[in-house]
Amino acid sequence: MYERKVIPNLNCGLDLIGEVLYGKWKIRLLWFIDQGHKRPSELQRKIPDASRRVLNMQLNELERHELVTRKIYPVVPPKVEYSLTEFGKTIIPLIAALGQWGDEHQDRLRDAILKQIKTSELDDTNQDSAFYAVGNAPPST
Amino acid sequence: MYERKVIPNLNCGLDLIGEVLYGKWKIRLLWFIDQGHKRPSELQRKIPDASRRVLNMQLNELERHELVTRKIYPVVPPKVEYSLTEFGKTIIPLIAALGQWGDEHQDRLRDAILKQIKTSELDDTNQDSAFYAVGNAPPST
DNA sequence: TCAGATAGGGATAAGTTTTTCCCCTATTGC
DNA sequence: GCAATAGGGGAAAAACTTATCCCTATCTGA
Repeated sequence: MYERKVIPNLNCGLDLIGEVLYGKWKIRLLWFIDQGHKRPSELQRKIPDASRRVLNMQLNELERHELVTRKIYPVVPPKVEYSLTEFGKTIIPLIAALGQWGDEHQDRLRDAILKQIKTSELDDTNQDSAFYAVGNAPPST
Repeated sequence: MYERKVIPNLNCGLDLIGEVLYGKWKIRLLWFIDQGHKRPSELQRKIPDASRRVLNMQLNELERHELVTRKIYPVVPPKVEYSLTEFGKTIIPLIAALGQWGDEHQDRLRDAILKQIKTSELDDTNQDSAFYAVGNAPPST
């Protein structure tokens, strides 16, 4: 397994929530589990762009962070169900709010994101580098 | 500059907000800019763990995503000020809510995160792998 | 007998982000 | 002439995340 070489800061609330939500698919996992899609195979069908492997890894992390629990049924073929913990449930309204903000501004966001992806430094028409071109008032340091 | 090889999904609001907030320091940048720390050097002092380079890169992205604007004063030494756009301001309440959630649960979160970092598979006392050990009831597929 | 469903992990490769180091601008002060 | 200041970017390395491939195991159904 990969071992971190840089220990994260855990000073403020933003650091902390950043740690537990960081990961390409975690928010979606929480969301779908909350919607009642509990079994790993269901989640994998819901999030087909993610590899099976990574979903497992991120589910493990969510479990270690106590946002979800994993229940193993001793049957065969195996059956496993994830559920949100009470703690995990408290984060759902935040995710909902994020999703809603994104939905409300989706046209604008999509535009800006696509524009940014495409024009990764193709254009030269802006003269950012005219710092010293005009005046010479002292900076208000 | 690095060029993406995998184009991101932009289907739902969560995808979109994920794109614009993804980046180790972006949320903090937005937060501090909102608090009135506008100049790059101020921001760098506020976020000493980030390299200067990365803050610039992420500020650029925030600008391209229209969450902040950059005002250049043609003086010397250079003076630059970032401000939130009206659009950028609408995301602040969300960030505040995230930070608050993190603060409210900080002890629990810190515990869980540190535990997870330290016990990256050191312990062998759990028997996860007893899938087929017990019964044989059919799975409720 | 062999594919498929179910759940998961190890090893390695590929992709992406962040850090580090060094360079540039132009002026002021020593 | 040299350092400090303020803002910024290129190149390469390091750190980190995600994808790919292949393996475990048992039972069902074709």
